[in-house]
Amino acid sequence: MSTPLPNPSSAPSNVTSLVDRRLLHETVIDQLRDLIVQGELAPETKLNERVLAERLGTSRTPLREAIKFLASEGLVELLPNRGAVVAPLKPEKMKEVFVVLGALEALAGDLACRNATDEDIAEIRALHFHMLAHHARGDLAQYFKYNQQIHSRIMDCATNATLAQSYRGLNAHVKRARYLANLSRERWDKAVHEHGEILDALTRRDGARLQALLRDHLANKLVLVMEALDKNKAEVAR
Amino acid sequence: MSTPLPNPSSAPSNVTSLVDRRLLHETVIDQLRDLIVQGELAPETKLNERVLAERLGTSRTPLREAIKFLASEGLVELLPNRGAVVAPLKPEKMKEVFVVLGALEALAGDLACRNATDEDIAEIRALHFHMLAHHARGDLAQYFKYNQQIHSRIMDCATNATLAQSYRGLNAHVKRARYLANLSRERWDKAVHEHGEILDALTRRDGARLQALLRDHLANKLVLVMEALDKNKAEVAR
DNA sequence: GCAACACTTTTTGTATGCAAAGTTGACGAA
DNA sequence: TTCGTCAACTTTGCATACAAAAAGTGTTGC
Repeated sequence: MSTPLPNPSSAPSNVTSLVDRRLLHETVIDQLRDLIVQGELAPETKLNERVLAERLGTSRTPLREAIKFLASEGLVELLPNRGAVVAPLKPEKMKEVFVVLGALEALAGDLACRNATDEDIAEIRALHFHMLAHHARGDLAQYFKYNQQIHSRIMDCATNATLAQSYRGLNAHVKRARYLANLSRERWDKAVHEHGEILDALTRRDGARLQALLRDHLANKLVLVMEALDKNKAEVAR
Repeated sequence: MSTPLPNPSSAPSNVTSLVDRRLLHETVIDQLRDLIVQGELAPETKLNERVLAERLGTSRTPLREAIKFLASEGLVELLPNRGAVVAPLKPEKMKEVFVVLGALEALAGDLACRNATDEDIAEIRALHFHMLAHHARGDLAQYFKYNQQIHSRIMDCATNATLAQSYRGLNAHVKRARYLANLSRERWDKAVHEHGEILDALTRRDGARLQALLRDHLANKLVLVMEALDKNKAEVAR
C-alpha cells in the first residue's frame, strides 16, 4: 500500500497549485485521519509535531489545528504539555463503541426501511452481490470494502446527516481494528449469511427486524474484534 | 446573567496563576462552548478571531485551535477563507438531533436498568423530587437544572463513556434551544408526569419500558422546541 | 553501582508577523 | 438610479519566533 502523502523532498513548501481550493488544515485533518485509521500511525504513537508537520509538508500550526479536530473525534488523545498520541485501542473502549454503533445502525436501519427508495435498495442489492463475489473469491480486502459500502448506504438511506456523522466518527475507531481481524472461514460465512438476512429485511422494509439484525451483526463483529485484540495482545506480550 | 469571562482590562496577559494546571486552549474550548450553549453567542454569529481572542484574553492561535475542536463537535461551522460562525439552529437539524438523542437515551435507559445500583436509583429519585418542588414553585430555571441532572444521571448509570460523550455533544445543540422554550403549564405538567413514569420504569428496572418512555419524552420535547423555533422565527421576521 | 541533582536539548504552547483572500464602499458609466 | 469595477481596508490562513515545560544527559556524592 503506497503512502498517499505528498513527497516531502520534491515539494519545496508551495504545493498549493494542485488542491488550491481546499484549506491546508482541512487536508491535513483528512491525511492525519487516514494515517490513523489505516494503521500507519499505530495506536499510542506519539505525535511529534515537528516531524509530522514535515511529513505532511506543512508547518505546525495547521497540524495542531488538525490534531485538535481529531481529538474531538476521539482519534487522538491530548496530553497537557506533552502533546498528543494516537488514541489507544482498548478492548473496553471497543465494547463501548460497538454498543453505541449498534444503536445507531439499528436506528439507521429502521429509518432506511421508511425512507429508502426502491432504487436505493436495488443499489444495495447490487453491492451485496459484489460482496458475495469477493467472498467467494476469498478476497478479504475487497469484501471489507463492499461491506463498508453497504452499511454506509443503509446509513445514507436514513437521510439523517447528524446520525451519519455520529456513525462515521465512531466507525473510524472500529476501522482501525479491522486490519487485525483475520477471521475464520466459518465466521466469515456467518457474517455473509447475516448480510443476506439484512438485505431481505430491508427489501421487505421490515424495520423492526432490520434493527434486530443490525444489532446482532454488530455484536458478532465485536466478538471478532475482541478475539483479534486479545490475540494481538498475546503476540505483543511474548 | 453576568458573563463568566476573565476581565480583559484587569488581566495583563498573564492570568496563568489562577488555573495554571489547565492549558489555555482547553479553557478557551470550554469558555467558547459555554458562550455558545448559553446563547451569549447567538446562532450564526460570525466569530471574529481578533475580537474574540481579546475578549477571552488570549491570542488567536489557541482560539483557532478551540474553534477547530468545537467545529468537530458541530457547534461552530467553518467557512473556508471566511472564518467560522456559530452553528445555525435549523429546525431540520433539530429534528435530526432529537432522533439520534432519542436512540442514545433509550440505549442509556436500557443499560441503566441493568447497571444502576440501588443507591444510584435512590439518588435519581431524590433529584426527581427536587425537580417536582421547583415545578410546584414554577421555577423554570431550577426545574431545567434538575431535569438535566436526572437525564445525566441515567446516562452515567449506563456506564458507557463513549455513549455519554456522544450524548453530551448532541445535547449541547439542544441546550442552545432551551432558552427559547417558554412552555405552557399544560405541557410542563405533561413532561413532569412523563418523568414520573420514567422513574417508575427505572425503579422496576424495566428496560424495554424505559426505552420507550425516554424516546417518547424526547419526541415530545422536540415538539416543544419546534414550536419555540417557529415562534422565534416569526418574531424575528416581523 | 546507582540515586539525586544540575544542566542541556528537545518539544510543546502561545504570540506575532506576513501574505492572500475576502469585504466594503466610492466612483463612474450605462 | 443602478450596476460594475477597482482600490483601500479587514480578516483569515499559514509560518515562524519566542517562552515554558518536559525529556534527556552527564556528573557528583554516597
